[in-house]
Amino acid sequence: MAASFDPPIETECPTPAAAWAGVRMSYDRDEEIFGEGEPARNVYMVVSGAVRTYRVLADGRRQIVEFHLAGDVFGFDGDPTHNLTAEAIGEVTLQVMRRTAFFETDRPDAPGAGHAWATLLRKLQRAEAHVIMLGRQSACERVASFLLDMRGRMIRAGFDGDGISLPMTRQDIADYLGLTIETVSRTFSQLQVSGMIELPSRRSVVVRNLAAMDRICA
Amino acid sequence: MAASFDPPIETECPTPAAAWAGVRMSYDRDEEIFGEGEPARNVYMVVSGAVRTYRVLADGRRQIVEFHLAGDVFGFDGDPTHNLTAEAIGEVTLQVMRRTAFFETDRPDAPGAGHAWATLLRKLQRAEAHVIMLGRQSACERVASFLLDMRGRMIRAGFDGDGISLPMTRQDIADYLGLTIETVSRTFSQLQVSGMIELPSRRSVVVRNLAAMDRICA
DNA sequence: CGGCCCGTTGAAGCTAATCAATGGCCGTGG
DNA sequence: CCACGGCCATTGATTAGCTTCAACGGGCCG
Repeated sequence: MAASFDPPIETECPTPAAAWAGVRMSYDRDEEIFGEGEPARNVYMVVSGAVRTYRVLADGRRQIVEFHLAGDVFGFDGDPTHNLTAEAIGEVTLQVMRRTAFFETDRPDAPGAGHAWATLLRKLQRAEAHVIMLGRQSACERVASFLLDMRGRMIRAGFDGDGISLPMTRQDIADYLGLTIETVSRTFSQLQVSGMIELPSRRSVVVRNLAAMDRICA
Repeated sequence: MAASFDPPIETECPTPAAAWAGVRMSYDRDEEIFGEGEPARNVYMVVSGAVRTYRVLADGRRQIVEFHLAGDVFGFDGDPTHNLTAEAIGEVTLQVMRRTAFFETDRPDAPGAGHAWATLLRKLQRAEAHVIMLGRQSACERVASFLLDMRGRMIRAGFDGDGISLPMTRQDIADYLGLTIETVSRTFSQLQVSGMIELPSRRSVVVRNLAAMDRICA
């Protein structure tokens, strides 16, 4: 039964935070973590909760560049100042450290050497996948890809099953996928009607037909 | 006079290639440099010419992720295998080196320390800018942004003036901007009619009204 | 219980895609 | 040197998909 699914939005980071120096900080819903134009000295690791990084164009259009979930590292945009704004989605706890210190973790003699490189390369690959999605995929393909991506990230974080909990609003999803909130909503409905997903609540999705969803993603 | 503009497509790399180990290699027009799924052991620096990296979806849709011009480094997509295909646009000369060796250039004691980090961070920022463009900008805004980006890269490479030489076809531009070739062509025409650019030949563009172009980019 | 925010649904409009035909440049070969 | 063929680009007409505008619903919190 889908209803038995309990949203694990607040989860501890799977990466050992002990390996991180720096300070732990908490943010409230919609609180700004850093803003466009501010000096970019720190990097941040999500301990619990979720973060969005985005840019707003002059006329108000917003593009969310990435959602950062428990274990993710962010704050690399821009040098010497941030190109993006980062905001808490709901309550968030972060581990904050100097960028220089983060780069240091990559010295050959440092514990976890190569970790920083791998992190950056993964971010680059995610950004490239985002480009491909926004450049060439339809609304339906984008939504399906998004859901399967969220599912994969949840599973990698230790939650298995097809229940996906979405910390963000429909508007956030729309601004991530380059669509309007109405199109996202309609697409969710279509996927539900066609039996591929269930929508037990606003913030949760259950994948009913993974193979079909996979096929959509093209 | 616009006609006096000579296309400097073939240019020597501004970064001292001597700092690079590795082999020099040449490729013909449309020749594959690496393909999706191949082991990703090397990184490449463009000495002369231009390269496109792209992915093709199952049904043939192509998204170009990046154009690499003289001085640019590429080949970071995917680990352990490439997620993208890289192809020569026209005749290309590349300097090829092991990824591991490239990362080594970043050891504190190595000459040019910090160079590799800076390279990756710049690539990430470009990818994020691409995301914003594809997610939220109109066809006209995309084309204008593209032209000004190409202009900026040419200027940084040592060519000043408003004459831009485009090594790639309209189809390549379309696949980079997430548009069709017809839309790109129409938008070029509109910009020309409105007096913002001139199109002296297929592969060159002259910016006539930089301020107006800037304003379009939003 | 009431208000507010978020999400859903419907109808009309617009942008870019698709389908189709023509134009022009360039390389090749007579 | 000119003629031909092929490829790339442009332009026009129509269509499709997403956005915009508008109204309603439903859950949650005070």
